[in-house]
Amino acid sequence: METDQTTTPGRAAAKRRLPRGSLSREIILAAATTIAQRDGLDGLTFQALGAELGAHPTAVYRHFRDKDELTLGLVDALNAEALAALGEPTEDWAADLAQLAHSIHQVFLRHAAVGQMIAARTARSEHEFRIVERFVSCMRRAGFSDGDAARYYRVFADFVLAYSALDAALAALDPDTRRADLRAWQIEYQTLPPEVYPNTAAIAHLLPALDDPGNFAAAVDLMIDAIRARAQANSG
Amino acid sequence: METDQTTTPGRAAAKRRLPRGSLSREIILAAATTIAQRDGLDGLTFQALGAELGAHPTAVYRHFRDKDELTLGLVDALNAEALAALGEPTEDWAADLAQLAHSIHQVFLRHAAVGQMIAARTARSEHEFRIVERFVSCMRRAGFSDGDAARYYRVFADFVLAYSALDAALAALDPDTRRADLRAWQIEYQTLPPEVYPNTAAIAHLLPALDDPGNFAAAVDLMIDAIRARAQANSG
DNA sequence: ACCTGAACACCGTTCAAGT
DNA sequence: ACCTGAACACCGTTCAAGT
Repeated sequence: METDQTTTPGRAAAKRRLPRGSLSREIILAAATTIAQRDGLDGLTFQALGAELGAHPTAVYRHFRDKDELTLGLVDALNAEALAALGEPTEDWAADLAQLAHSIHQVFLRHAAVGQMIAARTARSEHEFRIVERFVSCMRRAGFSDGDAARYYRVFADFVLAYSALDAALAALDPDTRRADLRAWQIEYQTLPPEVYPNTAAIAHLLPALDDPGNFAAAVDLMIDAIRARAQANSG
Repeated sequence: METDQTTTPGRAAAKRRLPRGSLSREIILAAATTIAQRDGLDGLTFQALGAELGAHPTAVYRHFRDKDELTLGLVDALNAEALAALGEPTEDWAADLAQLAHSIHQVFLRHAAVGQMIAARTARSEHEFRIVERFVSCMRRAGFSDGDAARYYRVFADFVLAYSALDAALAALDPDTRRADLRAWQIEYQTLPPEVYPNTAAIAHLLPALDDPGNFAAAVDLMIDAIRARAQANSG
């Protein structure tokens, strides 16, 4: 993490010139990840990046064409981490599917600020292809025709991505706002007038929290159950 | 749409003073929707809003505390439109669930720029409550316990929201970039080396397009099938 | 009370200048 | 070739001034 800034550790941000090759895409992406994690997506500016790197803000432009390209790099890094977190495939395609889903979901929550914006930016990176290959492998092992495997891969993968991005967006709120938000939300549901909202009022005290990790788990179970049922119907 | 600017129709943007009560939350939200639809979310600035309204950019601050509050207003308006688009409930809870899902999805696609950011901003508006009531009603009619109804409501509703936001994000790209993006994406998948990606390569020619409306429809069918199976297991 | 004018801090981006 | 300095257009927001 630390570069060799052994000079005057006290007055850290003293004006100095960076050695020639001290910046690279990898180093910049690592700094960007740190900032996004710490200050959220809004905190990720060229100024902050410069400060974090001990470089001039515009030095980044030598390595990324613009902010959008930097963003794509962050998304790709997230894909890489998700891929690295995957376990080995087993002989149980359904269990593998669940494991894929939960690995991706966890990485999204770990890098919530980046995760929340992946919806818009499908990355087309090497790492994404490898993850797709794993999904498709599960669907073919389930016994689907190629056409069905293609369709169910897309549906399941996009479902995992979309739901993970949603959870990431909530997790990316700073702790105080998030706590206040969840609290206000819960109170409003508890006090809904039963005459107007009979069904909601009846079950309001049983509503799982928005950030209950059981929600995603339940959604994955439902999806896999339905896919398994289709696979059995096909082979039967 | 047009206000009564009957003076000098040729030199439209001439400097003039707005009458006292010409601005309101409704009028501003309508203008904001128009701009977001036409120029995307990036185009929605206070300057653009001022131009669209024929008012000073900062006049909006009299009606909305800041841009975030304006955003929440847009999300609420989207909820209102989704609610208005809902058909009447029938005696078939599963069909009602599907109808809810597709109504919401369609409104998200129609207002793609707003829809793509709903993930982060759960609105807690009157209109949202009414939509929730419809979802919960379906789950209770399915015969679930209150606890199960609460869980499945949350999972299904969040799934619909998340997937709709994902589709909206794609739809919100300007047509040229979107076309180029989809094309590049398809080509890359068609030319994946089969030695490295055997499963993906085998089904690549059958992959449904990212913006194929059949994807969401298939996802909804899977979800409802699984929920119906659970309901039957409970009652049997 | 509602809208305008002027000003401020900040941000992404460009481009010429340093080494 | 890589980093710095200065500058530009634009954006959200504040606040005093008009009517």
